[in-house]
Amino acid sequence: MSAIRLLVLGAVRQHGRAHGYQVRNDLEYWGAHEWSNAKPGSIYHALKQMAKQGLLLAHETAPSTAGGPPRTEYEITEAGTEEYLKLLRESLTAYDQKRDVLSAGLGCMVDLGREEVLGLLAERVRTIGEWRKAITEYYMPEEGPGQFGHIGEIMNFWLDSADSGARWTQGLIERIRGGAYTFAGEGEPFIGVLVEGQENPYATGERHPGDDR
Amino acid sequence: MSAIRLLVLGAVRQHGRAHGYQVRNDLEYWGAHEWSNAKPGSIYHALKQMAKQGLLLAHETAPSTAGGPPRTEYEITEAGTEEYLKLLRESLTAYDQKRDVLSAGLGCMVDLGREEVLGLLAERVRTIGEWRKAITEYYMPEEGPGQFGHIGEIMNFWLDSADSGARWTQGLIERIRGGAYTFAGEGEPFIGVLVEGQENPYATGERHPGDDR
DNA sequence: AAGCATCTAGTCAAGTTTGACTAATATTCC
DNA sequence: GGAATATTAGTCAAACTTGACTAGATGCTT
Repeated sequence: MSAIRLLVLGAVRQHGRAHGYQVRNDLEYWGAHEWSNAKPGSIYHALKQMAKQGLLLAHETAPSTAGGPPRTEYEITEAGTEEYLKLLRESLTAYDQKRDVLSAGLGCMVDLGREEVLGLLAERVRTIGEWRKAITEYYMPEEGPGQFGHIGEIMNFWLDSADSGARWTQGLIERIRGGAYTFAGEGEPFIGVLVEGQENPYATGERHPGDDR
Repeated sequence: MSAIRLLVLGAVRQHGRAHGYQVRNDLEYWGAHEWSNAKPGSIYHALKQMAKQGLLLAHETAPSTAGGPPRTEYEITEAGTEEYLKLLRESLTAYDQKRDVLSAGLGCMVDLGREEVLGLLAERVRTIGEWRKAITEYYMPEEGPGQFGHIGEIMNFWLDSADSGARWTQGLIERIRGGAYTFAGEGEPFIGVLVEGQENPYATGERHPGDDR
């Protein structure tokens, strides 16, 4: 799974109706250009593709007041909402170690209920544990790990990553169980997108170390 | 940078001359189908593309003795070797957190000298530290991290990943400094590819948890 | 007031990745 | 000995990603 669809669906959904540039700005606000492949081309492509697939509804609109080409506004459909929730649940549970997907899931998790998120994260920890067990058994035959030479460091690295990932998830579970954040059905939600006219505190022109992907 | 070019160049280089299927098998031997996008399509594509760019030399050969279509053998060129070493050095130093790239670098690191690898890994740790500092300063303005709500967990997650990555790298540095593994110029190298006729202990048809990417 | 940059909104070609498919020989199993 | 399966070697279309580019309106500056 790639993170872009989840991100785009999440952004459109929070707005109710949004055009590409708005989505692009939201993702920048979330820092997604730093930890995912949320570049303009990918975003517009995802919007068009998902519109073609019936997950979004496209409305052509008049050229905006502020220059630039005419824009297309998108609304999420029922099928899109279903897909969104499916991707979101997957992103929080998946044992496979794609950081951009988990990050996207974290950004959207409050669209689910607190208890459900706790369940999904617990499932994540469990699945990572299983993966770990399978890998160590499979790649640690009787000869011992030494037979791999330096190649063994690759496995070593992945196991270490899995362990840190599980530890971190456990920490998040405790923060959420302790009452952090506002989830679906718990009243006034946190505003995670830029409302009309609000300027993006992170959209600067300055480069800083860490901007390279 | 994607890991596939580094992996393919590394495999061809170790063989001296190799056809696509051989490369494919090496990468499976390294487990690359589990932690990178080393699928047949990507491998053959990379071979063709790099041949087009002069990094590899393609030789058409007669159909193999063992069925299947005629195969193309590849040799690495001087430009290819340069590119390989450049990619390899980058993969070990890059602060950006792409695990498949680092994994590929680990698999190939012994093509460099021990001291150089130690230097590159130290540089990696340093760069991660800088990235961390820049990010915390940039995304932690006077209002404190609370203003981000749950979105802050994304940053939290990336910082945690960076820290674990740095710690692990430090561990690897110590193992290497302690004499582990055989690097370039240290005598008989570890054989990291499958020699003709050797069967691949990891090429099974069985699925096991962890095989999904 | 001319010139330069920036913001708005998006397109496009080239390159990459994916997953399914082809097609021949070899081996295994009943 | 015939059918099913595996192995060898690779192709291909569709989808996705990337980075550069377009083009009008506005703002900033010297």
